[in-house]
Amino acid sequence: MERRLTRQGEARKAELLAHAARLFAERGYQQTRVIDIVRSAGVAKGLFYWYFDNKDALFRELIGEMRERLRAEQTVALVGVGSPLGRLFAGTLASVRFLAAHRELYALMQIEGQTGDAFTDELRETTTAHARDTGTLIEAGQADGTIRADDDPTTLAHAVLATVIHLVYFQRTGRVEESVDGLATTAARFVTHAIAATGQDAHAAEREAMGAFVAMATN
Amino acid sequence: MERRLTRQGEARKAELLAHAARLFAERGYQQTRVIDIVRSAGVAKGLFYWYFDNKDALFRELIGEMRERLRAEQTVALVGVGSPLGRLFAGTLASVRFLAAHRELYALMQIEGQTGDAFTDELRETTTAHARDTGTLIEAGQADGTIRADDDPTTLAHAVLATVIHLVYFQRTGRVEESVDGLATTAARFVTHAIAATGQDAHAAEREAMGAFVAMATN
DNA sequence: CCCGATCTTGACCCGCTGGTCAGGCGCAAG
DNA sequence: CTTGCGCCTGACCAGCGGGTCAAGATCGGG
Repeated sequence: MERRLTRQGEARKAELLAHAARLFAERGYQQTRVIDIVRSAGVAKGLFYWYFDNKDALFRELIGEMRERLRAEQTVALVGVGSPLGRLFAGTLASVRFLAAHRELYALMQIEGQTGDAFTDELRETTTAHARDTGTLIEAGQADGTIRADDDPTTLAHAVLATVIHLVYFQRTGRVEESVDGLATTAARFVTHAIAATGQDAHAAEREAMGAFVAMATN
Repeated sequence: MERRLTRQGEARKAELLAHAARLFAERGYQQTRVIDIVRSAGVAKGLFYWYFDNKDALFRELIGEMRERLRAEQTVALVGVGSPLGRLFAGTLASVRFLAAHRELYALMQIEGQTGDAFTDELRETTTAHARDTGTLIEAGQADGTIRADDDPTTLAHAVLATVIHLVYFQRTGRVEESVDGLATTAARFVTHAIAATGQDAHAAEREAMGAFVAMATN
């Protein structure tokens, strides 16, 4: 592709991406027609193909955008938190908040696995990386005795991810009424207690993470 | 519809349902063409419409079948387990085993929410009922002090469901390698520790549920 | 053996949707 | 003023896929 775009062009392209993200979130990728996107943006159909090779290409751009944003957010959330369990608590808090705040983008991830399409792997990469990070965190916690060592760290890591992802999904689809902050706290407590060696360890992690969060907010 | 079917007819219909379930599980509902189903069964396209009004009707039949099987399995799993936390452990064990054993049917549930279609509500009903049951179980546990009372029972119930559902999804898509039994145990421990008031309560629940399971198996 | 009900076939129809294209408009540089 | 490039339009095309149908094949009971 590689097309030279003026400022107006960039704006129009971003506009199309935004409308597409919203529609995909509302009714899914397959159910959203190109004509829906352009009508929503108030332009003619042909213009879509001025900015994107095809429907798939636009989808890939959205995935990339999402991945970047998520990564950026994650790294910020962990400053000032040292212990594995504390980092897990803080990371979960941040993940829930992020996913809830960017439902349009998040809904795209949910599609993964449904389609046997080419970009399934591309979509899963975000989740895979997240699982890997959480796994090493859990191993560290098992080493220093703050995390139960009677279960496989990789499986536990996926259990943590599963809780976060699907719980936000429940909230997005209106099954859980709670506020985002409440949901984030409950989720963080849930996963921390789930893998902590003792209740005391879990509570200590919560105090540490909350302290760092307040410190950062007031900073 | 209501068509009189001979034994041969019943068999052919079941055959089509089975092929459809497998294909839906592999590539999703939207991605599966009627022609794929009939080709997979080795019959002509027109025959599909002898047994089903249309593609949607077949889908609804599959949902109903799944719901019945799941309900039956669930009720069996809880005999001989008294305490709320123990019932939660046993129920989680049974759910993971069931979902893993019936991946074809389970994959259909995953579609819920993606489609803005008519049967979204129909699909969600299974999950909703499950969440309600788990919620009352958690309330009972909070009342007798074996479950943490610092979080909303409804939200906790959804967190439990989220873990189970998405963890099996991870296994189905090859992200978790563990055996079904190992996965079930890990999942049950995970959710029990997540909501138990103390580690001791969680361990007691595991012993109770495992004891009942062994008793039933040797029975 | 005959007849009707059940079952089976594959060519056909038609609407939908991703993608194309020939052309038009406007603006900025020369 | 004109030339060219970026931007924009909407009619059109082609293939796909759900659903139909008229014509058999098969089979069991009378």
